[in-house]
Amino acid sequence: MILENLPDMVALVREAVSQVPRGSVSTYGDIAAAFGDRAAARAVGEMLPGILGAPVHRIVYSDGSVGGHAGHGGDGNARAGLLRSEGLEVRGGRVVSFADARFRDFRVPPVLEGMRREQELIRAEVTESDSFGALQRVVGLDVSYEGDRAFAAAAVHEWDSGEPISERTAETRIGFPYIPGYLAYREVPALAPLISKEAGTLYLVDGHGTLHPRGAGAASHIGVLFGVPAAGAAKSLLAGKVLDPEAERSQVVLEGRGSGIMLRQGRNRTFVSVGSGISLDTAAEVCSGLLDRGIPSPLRRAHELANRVRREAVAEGKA
DNA sequence: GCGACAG
DNA sequence: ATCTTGTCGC
Ligand SMILES: [Mg+2]
Repeated sequence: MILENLPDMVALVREAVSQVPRGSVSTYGDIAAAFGDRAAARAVGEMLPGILGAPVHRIVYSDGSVGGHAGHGGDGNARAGLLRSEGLEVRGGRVVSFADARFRDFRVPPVLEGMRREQELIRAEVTESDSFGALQRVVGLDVSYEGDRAFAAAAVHEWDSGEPISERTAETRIGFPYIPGYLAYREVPALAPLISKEAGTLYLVDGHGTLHPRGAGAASHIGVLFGVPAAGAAKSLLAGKVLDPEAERSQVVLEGRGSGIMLRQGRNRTFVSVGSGISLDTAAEVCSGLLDRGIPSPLRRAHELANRVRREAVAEGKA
């Protein structure tokens, strides 16, 4: 399906960096833009330190400054020296005539553009009315990480009582970075082994559903791709505006549409939105009914479980 | 122009 | 998300 055969972003970033010629420079944001979305700038920056055999010293900040932090194969002075040896003038920690030296001709696949198209297709298949009979259980889903190992957890709660019923975990290798707006490509493959179609079951995902720039966050991917009722419950906002920030419960508006509900207990907030196969009202009622210190209890439990199995796995590896 | 940016 | 110890507060 859509979330398989994801692009190897490390390899693609390495390829992009390799295309910057001697005497030229580029920026995190320009490389991200070459892949189709500047929102990936930070992700590019995080991958750079691990990239070998490519001229990462030619990647500078968007203002032309050379910087001095790790990840560029040395400190700022070393990088300035390398750039000078390639014919560039560096003064006061900045590349002189940065605009002229800025490389603009990347030939890499715009993979993020394709993913946005996929998200638009997902959005078109989202349904926003309750697609189940009597709600019996709510399954919280969350993921914890250690390097490229992902630890996914599902915590099943009985809706009537709110009590925990069971739990499951699954470990997978992660192959895609976190990029704002593309969380589904990182987390949904890890959660997939824990999802099955069962009557009366709602999946509660740690993240957004339709409260998303393309109206299709991770919760919508789960709802649509697996054909299960799903809702998103995130701890912070990715897009949209809270109408009444001080209220215990408020509508969240995105592009003129009431796409989300903010629930709060004290300073802990949860932003609820439709994944698919459920109405926003029902999703908010379920989250509200299971709210424990500002977080729906199935999600709190899934979060704790994912962290626990990660720590156990790491401890096991050291033993 | 600056800030914001799920996990 | 992860890196981390003690510490402040309800
Ligand atoms: Mg999470």
